[in-house]
Amino acid sequence: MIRVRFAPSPTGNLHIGGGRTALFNWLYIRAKDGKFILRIEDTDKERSKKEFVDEILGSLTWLGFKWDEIYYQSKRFDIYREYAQKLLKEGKAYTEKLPDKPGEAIIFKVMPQKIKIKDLIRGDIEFDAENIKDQVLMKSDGTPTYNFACVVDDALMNITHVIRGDDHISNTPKQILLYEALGLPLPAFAHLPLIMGMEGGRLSKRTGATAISDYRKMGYLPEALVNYLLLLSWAPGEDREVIDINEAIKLFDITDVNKTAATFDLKKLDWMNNQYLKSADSEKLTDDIIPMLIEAKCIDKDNFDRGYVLSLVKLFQPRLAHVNDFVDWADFFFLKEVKMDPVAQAKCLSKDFSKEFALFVQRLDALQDFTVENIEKCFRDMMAELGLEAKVLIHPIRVALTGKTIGPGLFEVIYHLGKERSKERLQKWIR
RNA sequence: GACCCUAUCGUCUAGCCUGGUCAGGACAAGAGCUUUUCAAGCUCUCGACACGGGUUCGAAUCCCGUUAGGGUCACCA
Repeated sequence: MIRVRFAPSPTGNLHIGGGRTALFNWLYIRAKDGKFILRIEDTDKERSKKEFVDEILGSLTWLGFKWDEIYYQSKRFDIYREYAQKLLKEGKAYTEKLPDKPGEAIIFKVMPQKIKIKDLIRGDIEFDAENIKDQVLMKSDGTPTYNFACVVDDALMNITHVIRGDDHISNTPKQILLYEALGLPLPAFAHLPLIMGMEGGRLSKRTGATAISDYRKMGYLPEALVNYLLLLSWAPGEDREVIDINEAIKLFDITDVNKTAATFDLKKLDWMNNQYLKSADSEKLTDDIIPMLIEAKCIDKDNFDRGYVLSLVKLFQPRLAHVNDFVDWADFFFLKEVKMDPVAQAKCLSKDFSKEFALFVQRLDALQDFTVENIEKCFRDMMAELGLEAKVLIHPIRVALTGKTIGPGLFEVIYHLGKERSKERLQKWIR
């Protein structure tokens, strides 16, 4: 039975790098029917916060990574203490009392030797123990150090594959020494390359949003984020980019992961998000969008027409880059007063179109069967009679109706806006 | 500084293991088509094997070095 673990520390949000590590762990066991263990590394009482635990669990759930078991290191201090005592008794560790510390620390003796990591992604990596200092196992306050708790837990939780970030490579020889001293079986290791920011160095807050939950707020679909993350350091082959997660599960193998650090590119994520948005389930998308509309005061929480929202979601779906773009682009369908973009007004409504608008209002009013096709025909017939090109009036009408120069096709807009509201909005510009 | 990792278009990558296809695709950028604006779509353009040595008839591919980037060196995780 293959068992992997994702072991975040609740001292901050789940960030992009952590999300990708979780993804690769989760992906790895899916096809092999293994177990995904979540271990909250909350040994640092000062910095660990319950709110971060909730945030991390929420983000993992949102991404779709279900865990089979969950453990908290803060509840396992007795276990670590027991194993440290064992090493002490066997003479593999010693105690040390520092004048400025409360109690005695237990420290592991590092003996001179060569240590070899067999990494599934990088191959063999060799270290000389000469470069490794004696390691603190238990701090003088009675809490375990990271490397020690990690080894004890990975062994006791029967973790078969430790898949984690590159930044842990130099911890690995220290941990291998501990496995050997404890007489515990070694797991397989796979070190994932790090994700870098656009300006070089680790992805950090300076280079953009880092928390998975931020991307949720920014209107990215979890499927799109996961697909994008998947393409960082791994490729499904055959030049494929958009790939269903279930297919990725079949194709993925940890040994195929690249060794090179990848740069996080928001532009490509946007493209990916649009790919998913275009084919997303409109009903689900509507459910996501309704709270946003309520918050933007576009609709009333207790009194709105879901069917109407749904029809508009379908209209805007192909052009959305982010879920919440909808609120910005479709607000005129909900607000009583059009939010006029001054630039759009100057560009398209600086001339007086009173005569043309009045005529169009008249024609719309007379239109019997108010369908998109009929609206278009009505408009084009009128323009033909006036001897004008369609675009001469299309843009001014659009701006008068929507306050924007961008949006779906004008006749769709008029149709969804309805006859009365369209007439009203045009009339405002008739002097 | 010491130790470790890495090196293909601006970015993500295919190709590398098992040397021999104009080094392929995607994002971005630029141009065009379509058109009713924006987005999408379609077509085209731009654009890379870090450098230097080997090995070989032949190197992106194998070996060595240099350089560059990154990571780690806590009683943080």
